[in-house]
Amino acid sequence: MSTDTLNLKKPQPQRATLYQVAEVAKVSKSTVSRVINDDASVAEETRRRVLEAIAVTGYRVNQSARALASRTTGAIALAIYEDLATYFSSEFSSSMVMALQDFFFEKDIQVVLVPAPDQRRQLRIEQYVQQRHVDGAILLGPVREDILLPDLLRDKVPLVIGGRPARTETVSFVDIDNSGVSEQVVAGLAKLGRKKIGFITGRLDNPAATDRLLGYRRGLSNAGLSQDDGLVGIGNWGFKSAVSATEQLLANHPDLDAVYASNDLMASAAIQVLKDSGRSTPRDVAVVGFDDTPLASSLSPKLSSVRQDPELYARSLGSLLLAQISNEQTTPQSTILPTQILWRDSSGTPPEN
Amino acid sequence: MSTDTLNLKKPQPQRATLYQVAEVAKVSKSTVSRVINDDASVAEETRRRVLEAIAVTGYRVNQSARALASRTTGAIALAIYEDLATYFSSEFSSSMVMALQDFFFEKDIQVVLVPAPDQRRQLRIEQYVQQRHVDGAILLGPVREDILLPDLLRDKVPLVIGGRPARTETVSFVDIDNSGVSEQVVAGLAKLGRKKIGFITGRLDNPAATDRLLGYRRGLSNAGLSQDDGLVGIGNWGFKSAVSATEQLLANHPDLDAVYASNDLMASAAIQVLKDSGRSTPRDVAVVGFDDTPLASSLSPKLSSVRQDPELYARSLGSLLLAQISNEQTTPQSTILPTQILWRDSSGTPPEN
DNA sequence: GTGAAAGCGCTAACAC
DNA sequence: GTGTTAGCGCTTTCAC
Repeated sequence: MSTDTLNLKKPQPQRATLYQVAEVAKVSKSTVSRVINDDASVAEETRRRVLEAIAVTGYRVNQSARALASRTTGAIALAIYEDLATYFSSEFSSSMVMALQDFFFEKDIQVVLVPAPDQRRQLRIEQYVQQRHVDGAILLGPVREDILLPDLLRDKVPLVIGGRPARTETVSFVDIDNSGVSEQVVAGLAKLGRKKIGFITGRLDNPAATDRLLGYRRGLSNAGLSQDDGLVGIGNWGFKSAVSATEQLLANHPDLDAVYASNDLMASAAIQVLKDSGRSTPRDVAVVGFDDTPLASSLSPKLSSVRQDPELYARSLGSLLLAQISNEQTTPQSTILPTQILWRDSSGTPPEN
Repeated sequence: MSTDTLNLKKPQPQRATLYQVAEVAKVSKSTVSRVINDDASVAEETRRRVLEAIAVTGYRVNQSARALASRTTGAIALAIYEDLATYFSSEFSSSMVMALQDFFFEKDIQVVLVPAPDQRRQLRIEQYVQQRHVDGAILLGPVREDILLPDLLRDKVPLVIGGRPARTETVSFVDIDNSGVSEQVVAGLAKLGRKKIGFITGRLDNPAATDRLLGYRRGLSNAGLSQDDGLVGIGNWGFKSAVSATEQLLANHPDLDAVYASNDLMASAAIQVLKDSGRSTPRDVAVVGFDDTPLASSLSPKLSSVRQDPELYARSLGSLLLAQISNEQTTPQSTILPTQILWRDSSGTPPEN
């Protein structure tokens, strides 16, 4: 086992330390420390002198020393278990990350992104977090729970997962009710008189994808509608995958009258294929997507979609992490966020509740 | 001035320290330190005992302590001066970041991304770097030099910029010869017999964009071709901007016979507009792009483009940073990388030579 | 309101 | 090969 990370020489140029500031200001180190930490109990005049000394010496806090003494780094990691280009191509994800930064920015906590596109790097992140470069971590994307989590959890590193983990009892997470809302989508379509409702999945290695599928199935059985595997097309979140999936659906069931796709992009592919096959949306086939990306409202017809709120998601993740970092919040907490179905033109007249 | 970042309680649970490992293994702290740092001079038997003790105690290096003692963090920052979704939507950029991670991965250095989409956060990054959370930083995207750089440079923080900075003498950077290659593109088009060569710029707040424009102009004058502002359309790297730019170009010069666009996406927009106006590419108007993204080879006709190598770019940035971190490499160094013009169908027969 | 003293957990000479 | 001894630059009681 090598934890060596230092084939570098001593890099740092000389910099003023707290002690030197103290000398210049003719106070003790403690006082300087109080000033830089905004401790109330410093006389105004003293504070002024210290501030001046800081300016003169060009002093900057040394984070390593502070972290060692205070046991806090003032930074948290956002581990992204996916290729970054892919991850940020999702509207929802990038808004969410943005909101996450805002959340921590206010609290004076630096957010660092650590990409973990493959297994090698996932292990590296594990080290990074365990070695306390950061006070905690938020795990996003298709988290490889088998590799990373056990070790991290054993070490009681503050951790929150975005999305439902496989074993929900061991770790804090934030998720939306994917299956519940999918059930409602199907119920809505049924209420609109649709009988043959197809479904296009996301990548099935992803709990969100399987949960949506589950909800779709429950929705069908609630509505007493026909349920067969020919109505389920396997997609992978991408446009092309949905093109094939829709073609397959149509081949299996030419009388299809609705398609619910696991994201907007795939829904747009479905509309495309339906149109190419001479079917009109929503007249012949209703279509519903997921995520309510800008794409949804720019399509024609406008796409009905399920909206999840990235800001809310971010705040939930952030609060859960902070709770773990500050309190001795030991038991895993989870939050299931509400979603909203936006019925637009692509599904015809909205089902009045 | 507040550098307070700690409104958190002591978060860390108790963890084994070096000292405790030493006790269990019945050796000194130094020996344990040698083992975890892969120092050669440890007897095999001793090493075994220590490793065992590490396993038993569940010991992990405390990065803060190590950093304080060794003056090295084993991490570097990638500061991205742009919205991440935008930044990663560029094929070149995301490959480059990927390559950068690989580069440092091999050297056991953790790369962290710190997004700096706006000025508030740019200042925060400055702190982050100055406080020595990391050993150095690579600045990517449209770096706001006025804000960040002076302070950072004063502190002698190891720093490299990706792209040409405004004042090249003060800081290390890596860039390609944007103007030179643009000159060659125009020379090539001229050799192919094109006389009225239009240009579509990128965002002009970006040195790469202005350099390409410069090269275009030089190319025209080298070839003795007509040069007027009506031949230059202002784009912003985006598809839509290039649509308008091309329309404008066509309005100014209906006899346009070539368009050189500052990236592939804008080149594709140009081809589109030309086609809509009844002009064929390359017969009526030759088109050349920049970056050689996958888009270039997937267009029809295949797009001629300027290729820059993301891996090479990454390695150059990495080496320059490492040199600054390890050596006392004080004088700013810069590297200008070669590029390659790929003549494809969109410009007609390649200019031999 | 301010200072003294004792670490935080590690690395790095330097002995032996 | 291994141990001893000093720190690294801060925060944090605890006195005063």
